[in-house]
Amino acid sequence: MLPKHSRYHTVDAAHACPRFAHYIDSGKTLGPSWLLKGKFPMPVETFKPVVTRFAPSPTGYLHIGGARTALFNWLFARGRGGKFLLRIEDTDRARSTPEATQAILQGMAWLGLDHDGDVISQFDGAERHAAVAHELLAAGKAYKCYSTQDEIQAFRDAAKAEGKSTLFHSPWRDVAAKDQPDTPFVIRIKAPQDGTTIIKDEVQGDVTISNDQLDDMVLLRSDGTPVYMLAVVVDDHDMGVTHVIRGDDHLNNAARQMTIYNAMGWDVPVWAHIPLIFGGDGKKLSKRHGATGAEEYQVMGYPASGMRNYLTRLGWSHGNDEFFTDAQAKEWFDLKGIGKSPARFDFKKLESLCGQHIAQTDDAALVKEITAFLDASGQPALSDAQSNGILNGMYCLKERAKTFPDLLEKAIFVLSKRPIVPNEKAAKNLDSVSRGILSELTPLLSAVSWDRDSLEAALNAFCKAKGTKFGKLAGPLRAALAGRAVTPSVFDMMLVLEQEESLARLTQATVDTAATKTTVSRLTAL
RNA sequence: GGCCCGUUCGUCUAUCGGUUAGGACAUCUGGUUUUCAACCAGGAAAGAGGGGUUCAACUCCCCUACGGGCUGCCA
Repeated sequence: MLPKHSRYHTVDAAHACPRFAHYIDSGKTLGPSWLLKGKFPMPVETFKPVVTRFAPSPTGYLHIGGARTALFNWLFARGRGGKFLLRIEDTDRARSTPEATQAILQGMAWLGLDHDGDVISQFDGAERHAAVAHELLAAGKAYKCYSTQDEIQAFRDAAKAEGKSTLFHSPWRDVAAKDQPDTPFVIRIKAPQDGTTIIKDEVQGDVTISNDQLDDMVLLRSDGTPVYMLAVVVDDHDMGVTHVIRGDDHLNNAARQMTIYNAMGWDVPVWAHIPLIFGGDGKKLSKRHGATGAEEYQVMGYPASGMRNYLTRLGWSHGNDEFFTDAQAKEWFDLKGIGKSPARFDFKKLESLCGQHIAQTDDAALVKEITAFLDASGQPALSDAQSNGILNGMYCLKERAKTFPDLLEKAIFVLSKRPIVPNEKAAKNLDSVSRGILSELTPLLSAVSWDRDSLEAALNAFCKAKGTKFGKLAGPLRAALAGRAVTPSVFDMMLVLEQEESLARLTQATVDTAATKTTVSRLTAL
């Protein structure tokens, strides 16, 4: 039995448009790693590199669903030594904007989805697309249709009224050239009228469409411009795309597109139509579910690695593996593991995964990511001192944060300078009794050797002498050191802050009446 | 209307005819603890409904319900 990868068709340089020539690999053969290890007695030469693409239309930001589609294509290509191409489907001139293209590029850059070669503008290929339409026309596989849009609309209305199929059947399909009028026309393909078309889909299985469901779709508009359905096929072919991984809203379109592939005698790519992402209520993900744009997640401070992990796992599985690295994702990702039903977006799980990724990311890399996050979300940058401080304290910060804002909140103790102004909750821990206790503790700490064991010993001894539990002391210490009630461990804070700064903060908390005054006034106001 | 696709715990999913239907997130309980978190232990929680096929069905087939998609000179 042959592994199914043997179906990967070859990149035919002869058919390729010059504009994509640089994509064509010169006979270099690659295969999945398991294959190269000789698990199967197949000659490696029969395998050609995988080529995938992401083809968004630039009509808005990068939708999170689109980002996942891009991710799947990226993972599939990268895991197999293949290429991942990016093509902007901008044939709809009215709706396409350069800003949207920028937003898409930016989103992909954030997610780390690097593509091979230049960004292709589909519109730039209009001449080539039109040439294919005329080739089909010359070959008698397409025809000029002179029906006006009004006529077509009337046809559809009538069909609908009779409860019949609204598929338009042009009266011009078989009209001889001499009988054709001198009026505007579109070029339509001659779709097969009987039999069936089978879409061999790696996700959906074999989907059989009766050919009488296929209409003679328009290839070239009356103004001579190509239509999307033609442009995708020509571009995918010219770019040597071997695997088309896209949303399942295109599943039916695949049958239509196959008529073009067949008419041109081109190899049909491997199809993989993936289910769309839904919101928590099971409806199509939209604005009312919260963020739908990739960059919104960046601004909210989710790490890209966690985002990739979550999006990969959403609708795809590899046994019971939930948390994985990029390297593992590339190695494990396959089309067979993609589910057939739409998945709902779950922020809780996203956060959980992001927390795990933050925890296992290298400290210095995290500081870089945080810097980028601050920039992307329009917040002031970290000073050198802050950046160093956060790096020093990272070991006790990254274990407990799910997002960057979360981490930054926990890092307040190291980001702030004296005087430490406690927030409301922390202020409650700095009443006069607590300040009295702190003022007794501070001199003791100035004599202690500044390491974890000595600190723990000193504080425990102090509590014992005072007859209180450590818990009672922790609140005031947090308030004094960080001005917060929620912080990392007090020992970690003291170690990161070092002795001098720690003692200064404790001293300030015991003597600073300004802070106390605001506290008192707040409390009495309640 | 026609055609196509989907339906396992609240959510993401495992299962590829024989399992006490497993894991993760969330949730609940207990433990530990220095608050939150983290961590440990445990609990509750699922095959849309109905027919078949089979010794045996979550798994294969059909019907229904519900959800989604396509049906453009949009992509």
